Amino acid sequence: MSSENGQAGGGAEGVPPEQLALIRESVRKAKTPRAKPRTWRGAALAKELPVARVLVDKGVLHLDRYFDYAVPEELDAEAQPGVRVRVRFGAGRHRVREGRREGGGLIDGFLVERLAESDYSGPLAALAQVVSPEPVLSEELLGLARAVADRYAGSLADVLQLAVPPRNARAEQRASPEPLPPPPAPEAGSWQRYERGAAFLESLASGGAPRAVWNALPGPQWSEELARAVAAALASGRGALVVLPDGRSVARVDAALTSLLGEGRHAVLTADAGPEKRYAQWLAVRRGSVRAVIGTRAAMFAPVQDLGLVALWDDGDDSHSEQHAPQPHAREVLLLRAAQDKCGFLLGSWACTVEAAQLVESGWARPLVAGREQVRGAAPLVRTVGDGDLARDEAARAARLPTLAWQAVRDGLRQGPVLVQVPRRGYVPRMACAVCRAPARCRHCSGPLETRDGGALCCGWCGREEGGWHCPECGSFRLRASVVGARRTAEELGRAFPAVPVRTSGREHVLDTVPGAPALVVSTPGAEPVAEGGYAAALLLDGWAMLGRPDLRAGEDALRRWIAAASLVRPQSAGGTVVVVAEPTLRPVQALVRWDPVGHAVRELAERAELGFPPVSRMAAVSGPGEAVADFLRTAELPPEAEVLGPVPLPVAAAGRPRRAGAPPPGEQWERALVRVPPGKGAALAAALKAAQAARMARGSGSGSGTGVWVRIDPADIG
DNA sequence: AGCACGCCGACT
DNA sequence: GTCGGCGTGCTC
Repeated sequence: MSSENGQAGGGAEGVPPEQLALIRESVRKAKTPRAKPRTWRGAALAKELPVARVLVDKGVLHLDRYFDYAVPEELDAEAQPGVRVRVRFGAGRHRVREGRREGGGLIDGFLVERLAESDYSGPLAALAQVVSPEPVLSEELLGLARAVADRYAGSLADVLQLAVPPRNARAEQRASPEPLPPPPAPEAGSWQRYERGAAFLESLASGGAPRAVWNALPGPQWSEELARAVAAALASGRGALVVLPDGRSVARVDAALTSLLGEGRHAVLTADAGPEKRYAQWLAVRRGSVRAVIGTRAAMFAPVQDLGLVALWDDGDDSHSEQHAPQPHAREVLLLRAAQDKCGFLLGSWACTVEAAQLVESGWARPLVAGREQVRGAAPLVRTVGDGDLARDEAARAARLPTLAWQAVRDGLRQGPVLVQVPRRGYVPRMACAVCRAPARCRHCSGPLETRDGGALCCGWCGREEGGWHCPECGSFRLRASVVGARRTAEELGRAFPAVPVRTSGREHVLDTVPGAPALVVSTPGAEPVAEGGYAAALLLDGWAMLGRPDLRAGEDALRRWIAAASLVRPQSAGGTVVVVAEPTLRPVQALVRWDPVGHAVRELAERAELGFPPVSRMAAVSGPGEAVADFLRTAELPPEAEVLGPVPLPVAAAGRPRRAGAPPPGEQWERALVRVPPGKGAALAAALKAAQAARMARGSGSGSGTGVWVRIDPADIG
């Protein structure tokens, strides 16, 4: 053993190891600028780079930094950057047993870097174990995770939990297949329908990094178009990654890729494969055996080597929001990836989010759109029935459905399947006066009134039951809930066309496809089956419910769901007709009629900019017990531009309902403040919130102790 | 979160 | 003198 590596280093010759801890204070005072790696007696250290910088795998914010450990000689070869390690961690008793210092428990971590010296002046503990020599955490993945953690005021360890799947020894032992040579560049195919479609593919195929927001034409070609974009990136010798909102869309792109490139060129990363298979797939990607990845949101971190393209389909779908801390959105993660890896970026949807419009407006991405004549050729005819029409239409009131809608369904059923889009079950709309449409509110707390399963009218905030409601505006005693009406309407439609089969698709039972024969297909938004040859008609019944939501995204969301359903309908030239039951003067309804989701998003963006709403400004939500929120806001050193809105009381959750992350426990009164910063100050806001949170945690106001707060960047359902 | 260190009052 | 209270701060 060399004295340099032994406990005798640093001028503490002859001091028994137990006493080193005692003199640590004086060592620190002496401010040894760069301590030689010292460890406790006995351990011979690696000759080269004897220090391992380790990220300790604890999602706690105040531990969100690296810790240095000594590398014992026997672990030297395996202790490479990126491997999983186990280390002793914690301010436990510094017992010395069998010549080794022990303290705290063994916890997992990642080896981030090997160094010649540590800048930590205390004695280093040794790595306890290298879990496996597989370098799972590449520099790129670490950089991405760091960027995501910073963006979302979260800890690196939390993000890595999302990015690196749990180890499976059997999968690790299996050899991954040999990589295939790049395929030839694909034909442009239906990309030719877009003004810059072919150019986009050519740029990818020749090694470029084009960035586009793609407004997809209605119809089924989108999955093949995505496959061609992947093929183009592969043709350049680089990799590609596509993130999709659900298993059905993954299956479609999977099929498109297989038919375009054959088997073996792409991996499918979804949650439903078992842990061993999933990890094996992930390893094959990391090892470079497979260069293209498709999958749902967990795939956004897939360790594709030498990325040429990241693509996302339908970013407005809320399943792109990760449910686990710090709840990153796939679009934002892929944006960070594209910036970091300098690769191509493709954000595609039939609809258009405000965020997508912003990417174009800022000049970061270019629009990839079809000309108006292409849109007219691909979209169905859209007609509206508003409340006014409904009131004037005597027959409609009796039949509970406007004449126009009946006609569309009847005519459609002569040509093929007809889609009826109804609101999700369990989705509770706001109740309103049936006469004057004034929202029905709780007389105690002004919360929204809802009907429970039993049919009783209750307040959604305070839970009080409302026995004798009458409208404070017009005195009417009649309430309206269009959701109930829509379901009943769908049932009545079925009875009205007894010769036609009725098929339903919803949360519990999602149909993938339906045949091209006449049928009524009743579906909730997002569960619409694809009809062979397209639907002859669609009836969109939940407009009132969707637009009535008190959410910033209500309009955008309603339009997106309508567009998604209407995109499954045949073009107008083939007789495709869509009837939407919603007020025709409303902006999203007009955008649907004109088939102009991009225009809608651009107008929304302008409005958000004017009002200081996200995504133009960045927002964060701070929620928790009122005292904790107030204390957090008092102590946080927010950037000077930050504006604090609230705090306001959050609705009290009724018992028995599933509790979302960041929501108060049932019966507890929480408050929520929103913090807003102007464009460009998002990073500063996140950093300030993270620092404040870390300081509070270190002081013992952890989330478990009841005084903790939840911090969420880009909160959903605001205002 | 744990857990040791440290600086104050009652004890053999 | 010294045992032990919990308030503070660290974990390589």
